Amino acid sequence: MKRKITLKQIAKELDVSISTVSKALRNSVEISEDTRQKVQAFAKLYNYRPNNIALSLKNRKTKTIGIIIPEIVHYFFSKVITGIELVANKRGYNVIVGLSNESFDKEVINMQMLANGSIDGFILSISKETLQQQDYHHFLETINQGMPIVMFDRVVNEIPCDKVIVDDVKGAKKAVEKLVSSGCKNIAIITTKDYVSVGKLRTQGYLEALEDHKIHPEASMILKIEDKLLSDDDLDKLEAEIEQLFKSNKSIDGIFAVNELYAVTAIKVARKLGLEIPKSLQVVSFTDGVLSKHSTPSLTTVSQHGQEIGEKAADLLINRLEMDEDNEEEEETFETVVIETNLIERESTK
Amino acid sequence: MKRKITLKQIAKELDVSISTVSKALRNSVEISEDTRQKVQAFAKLYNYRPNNIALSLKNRKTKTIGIIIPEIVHYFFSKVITGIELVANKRGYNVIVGLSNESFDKEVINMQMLANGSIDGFILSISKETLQQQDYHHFLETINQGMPIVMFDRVVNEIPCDKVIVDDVKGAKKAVEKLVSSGCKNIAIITTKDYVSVGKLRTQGYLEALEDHKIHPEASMILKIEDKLLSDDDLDKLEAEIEQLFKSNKSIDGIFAVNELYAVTAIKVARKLGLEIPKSLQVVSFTDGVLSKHSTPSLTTVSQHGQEIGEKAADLLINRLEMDEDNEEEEETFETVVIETNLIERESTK
DNA sequence: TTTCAACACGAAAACGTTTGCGTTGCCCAA
DNA sequence: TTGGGCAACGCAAACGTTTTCGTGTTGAAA
Repeated sequence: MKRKITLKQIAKELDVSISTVSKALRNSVEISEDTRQKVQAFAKLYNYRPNNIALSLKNRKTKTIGIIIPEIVHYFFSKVITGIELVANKRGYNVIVGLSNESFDKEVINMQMLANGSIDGFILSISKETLQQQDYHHFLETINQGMPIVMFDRVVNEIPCDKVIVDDVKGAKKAVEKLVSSGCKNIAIITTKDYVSVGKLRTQGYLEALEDHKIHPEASMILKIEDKLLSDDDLDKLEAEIEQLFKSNKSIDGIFAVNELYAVTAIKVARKLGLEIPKSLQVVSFTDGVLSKHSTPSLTTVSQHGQEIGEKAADLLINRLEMDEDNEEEEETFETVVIETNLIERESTK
Repeated sequence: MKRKITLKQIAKELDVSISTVSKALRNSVEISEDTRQKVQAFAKLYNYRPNNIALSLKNRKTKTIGIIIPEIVHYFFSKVITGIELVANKRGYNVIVGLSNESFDKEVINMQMLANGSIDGFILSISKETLQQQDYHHFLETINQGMPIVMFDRVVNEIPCDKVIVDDVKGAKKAVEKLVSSGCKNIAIITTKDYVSVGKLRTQGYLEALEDHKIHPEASMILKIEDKLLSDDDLDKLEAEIEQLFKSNKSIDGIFAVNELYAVTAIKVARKLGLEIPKSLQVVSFTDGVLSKHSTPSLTTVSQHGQEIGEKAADLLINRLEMDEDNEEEEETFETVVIETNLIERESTK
């Protein structure tokens, strides 16, 4: 077991100075052809690679991006990571992942762990708890210390940073309009409580779409789920709430669900109640994940293009990191990129 | 925008030496009560945190674990990451993720990027391409340089490292036995080509289970899918192959699929052919993911306990890292932990 | 022979820590 | 007054790089 070889060791072996070795490896003109070749041969033989940590310390940048997301076992988030990793790697960056697990404290802790020099910037999506408490001091502090942040999906406007979002309102409108144009007269929505920003926006899109078609929204057709307790165990509770929705609104012929799980669960309940999909009930969901594609019937969904979001976020962050090098303190102007959603029609609608 | 404060700056402000500041912050007895308090107050005021990179360089360890997995958009792998992250964080480690995307080259590149000082050890699952080429030199080199590796799920025996696996053979046997005991007489298997180690093992379990019940396996009942091309686009191809399986074996009344996707696809095809689940066809799959739980009918599956695998892998790695500190070169003995699978019965079986 | 440029290389600082050890200054005992 | 001892602090090395600025040697021109 030989430890990784260093410049110092090469220097000693070849009886030259450390600086000579370093220069030889970087093909400096200061070094004679002779020694350059000797050093390079030796380095290759021993498989020398510069120590990343030492470089990070010297250059005061780590070429590493920190990602903080609420949860990784989630099609959308893992797609985003895929996108981030793709462009990060392409541009010479690594990716270090922290999970907030939807908890405010873990989000703060994780950011502190990474902000102490381990990374150059953050890409993150805010945890539900943080959104609920509306305490954003950790983001502001991080930014104040000169570390850029790019937020995606779950964002808040008051933070000065680049953002990548989908147009949730518009996406929801597309979904509802699809239901309307397919003949639905009584469209219900299954959504989250309003503190989840994307849930709120999708609800808004639902309302706007109805208004556009002169349909009066009924409070009883809007089911807001408290998703704090929504682990797999609480599935029964979810089913019960949805069943209640159907039972108190017998005329429902269309469902817009703000995520896949709500959609498949609604379908399950509807079937139990004797409804046929898409004949007597049509369903559209948000988030084009594995369930939408592979469940039966497959779901018509609004695709968020998670990977694209990740790619864009990474590009924004790296651009900012590498811009800082040249014109420090040029202008602080932040961008909000909106990724277009599109509707993927499958079997759950006519 | 104030940059992160350093010991040097504190020292200058308070007109003491750097070492005094450092010692004061670490509550050294060498420092008087007076200055200690002064320094600590100042540090708290300016929110001082030691620079991680500098610490890493000094201590020659980064407290960071590198994860290399073939793909992150995959229920099992993201569960494993969740587990790793959980215990890593608990034990003061960070987690840096590289995706091989099932490619040999990306696996090698990624490992090289991380092995240059960025991390203390690896947790990884081998890419399919690597398994196919059987070229493991990059693993051996990494280990030779003193960097420990823990492999999980997709492992190869010839690498000297700790491993965490599920007993694929046994799990598969459980699955097939369930089908047998539920009355299936003609059980087919949908699996992968043999170079995917877990596919091979599960096939073996299938064969053993049949043998145990004196059932002669028929070659025509074993469908081996070439999954190299299995992106979402190739779904049609998969369906066609499965349809062929059913058509040439009309008597099939049980299916064991080595993953969820094969299972739900089989169900889809079967339904199209007029089979009822679980009345005329029962299905068991491997990997207890989101599809198994939420598709209709829900799937009876063999659960792999991905999170547990991740937790165990992280514990093994960190144990080894922290053992090295004390008794360097004690003994090189590696462990292979087998995580028990269990069968989760749902609607796709009687 | 002297001078000077070109060439090839080395010394040292810097990035931010921690820590062993040396160095003050002071007090008290002899 | 002197010496010892202790409390409180600073120096410097080390981790592995890169880079700026010397510095010594050579050869050729004057």
